[in-house]
Amino acid sequence: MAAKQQARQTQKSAVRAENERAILAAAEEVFAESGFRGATTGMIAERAGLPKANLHYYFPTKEALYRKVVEHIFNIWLDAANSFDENDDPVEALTAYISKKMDISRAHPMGSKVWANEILHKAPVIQDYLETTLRSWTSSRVAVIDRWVAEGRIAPVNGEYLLYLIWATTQHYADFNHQIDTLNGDAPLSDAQFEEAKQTVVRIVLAGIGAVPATAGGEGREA
Amino acid sequence: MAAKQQARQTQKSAVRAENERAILAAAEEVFAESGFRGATTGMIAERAGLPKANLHYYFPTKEALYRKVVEHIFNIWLDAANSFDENDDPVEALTAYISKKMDISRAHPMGSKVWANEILHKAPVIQDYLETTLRSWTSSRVAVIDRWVAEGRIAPVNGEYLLYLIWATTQHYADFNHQIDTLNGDAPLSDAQFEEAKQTVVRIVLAGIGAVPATAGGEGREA
DNA sequence: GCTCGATTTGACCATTTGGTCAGGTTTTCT
DNA sequence: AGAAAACCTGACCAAATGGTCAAATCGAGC
Repeated sequence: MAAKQQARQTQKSAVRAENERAILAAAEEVFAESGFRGATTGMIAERAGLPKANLHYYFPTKEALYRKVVEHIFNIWLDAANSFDENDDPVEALTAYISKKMDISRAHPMGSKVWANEILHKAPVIQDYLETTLRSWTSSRVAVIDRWVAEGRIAPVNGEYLLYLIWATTQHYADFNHQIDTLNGDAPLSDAQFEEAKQTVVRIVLAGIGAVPATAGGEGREA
Repeated sequence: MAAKQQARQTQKSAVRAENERAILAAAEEVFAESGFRGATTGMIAERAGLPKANLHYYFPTKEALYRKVVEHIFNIWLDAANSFDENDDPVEALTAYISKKMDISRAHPMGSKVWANEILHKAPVIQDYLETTLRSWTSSRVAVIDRWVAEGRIAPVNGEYLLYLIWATTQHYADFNHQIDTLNGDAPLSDAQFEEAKQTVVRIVLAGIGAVPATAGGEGREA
C-alpha cells in the first residue's frame, strides 16, 4: 500500500488520469471539428460523458484545455521528426520521414486539424513553439539537405521549400480528408488506397530531387 | 441622367456596390483569421467601416455573408483550374497550373484560408460544390493525366494523388504562411524567395513524374 | 419643396456560453 | 471509524453576440 500512496503523490490518481484522458480526447475532436471559438466546453464535456462543471474542475479554462491539446499534437509531430534522422541516406531518411508523417495523418487526423487551425489563425497559442523548437529543428534539417546536395546525393534543391512540400502534402491527407473522401465517392481511403497515396508521395519526392534509391537497399519498394 | 437611372435599375446603385464590396473584403479577412464561429458581425462591420446594423441591412445573416465569400473563393479556384487545360503538353500544363495556383496563394491568401477552414470543418456550406463541380473537374483532369501516362509522356502515377500533392503544396503557401513567415525570420517571403519556392515546386513535380521538359523550352532551369 | 424608396444607425433583445459556487458524495489515509 | 482530501454537479451569472426595429436621413424625380 505504500506503493499506492507513492503513486498518488507522484502520478495522478486513476480517476483523474482517466477523466483528463477522456476530456482531452473529446477536446481534440471538438476543437478539430469546430475550431477554438466554435468549440464549446459544453460540447466537449458532453462528448467526454461528464457535466460541464466537472470539466472545469480539471481544466480551469477553455484556453488551458486547448493548450494541452495543442501540446499533445506538437509532441506527436516531434516524434515523427526524429525519423528524419534515423538514417543519413537521403532515400532512407526521406522515405521514413514521409511514411511516418503519412501514418500520423491517418492515425491522428484530428490532431493535425487542430494544428492547422492554430497556424491558420496565426498561432495565438503556440507561437513560442514555432520560434524555438520548430525553427531550430527546421534549420538543422535544412543543413542536412544542403549537405546531401553538396555531396551530390540529391539534385540542388532549397531545403525549406522541400520540407514545406512534404509537410503540406502529408498533412493534406489529414486536414483535407473530407475533400479527399468526397472525391473518393464519399468513402474514406481504404488501406490499400492510402498505401498507394503514401508511395506516390514518396516516389514523387525522391524522383523529384533525383535521390536514386540504392539498388541494394532494404526498403526496395519501387514498383 | 437617363443612363444614371438605367444604371440604378439594372446594376446595383453605386453606394450599394461599394458597401457590399467593402463588407465582402472585410468579411474575407475576418473569416480567414477567425473562422466562421470566431468571426463576429461586429468585427466585420468595424473593419468595413460601418455599423453592424448597416451590415445586416445588406447581408441579412452572417451565414449569407459567409456563403458569398466562399463562392467568391471558389470562382477564383475555377479560374486557376482552366490554366490546366491551356496546353496538352504535361510540362506546359503542369507548369502553368502550379504557377497559377502559387500566384493565387500569394495574391489571395485570405481566400485560401477561408476555403481551408471550410474543408477542415467538413464543408458545411459548400458540400454541394465539392460533389458537383470539384468532383467532375477532378475526374476529367485525372483522365488527362492517365492519358499522359498511357502515352508514355510521364511516368506511371495516380492522378488523384498527384493533384492532391499539387493542391496541398501550393495552398500551403497561403494557409500556412504564418508558419512560413516565422521560419523565415518573421518576414514574409520576398518576391525572389517566392519565385524560388514556385520553381522548386514545379521542378520537383515535373522531375517527380518524369516529365522531361522539351529541351527547346523557355523554362530551361535545370541546374 | 414634396414624395417615396433606399439607406443609416443607436438602442434593444433573446440566446449562448465560459466560468463560478455551494453543497454533496466518494475515496484515501491513519 | 473518522477526518481530510479529492471529486462531482445542478443552479446560477455576467458578458458576448446575432439579429431586429423604429426612427432618422438622404437622394432622385415631379
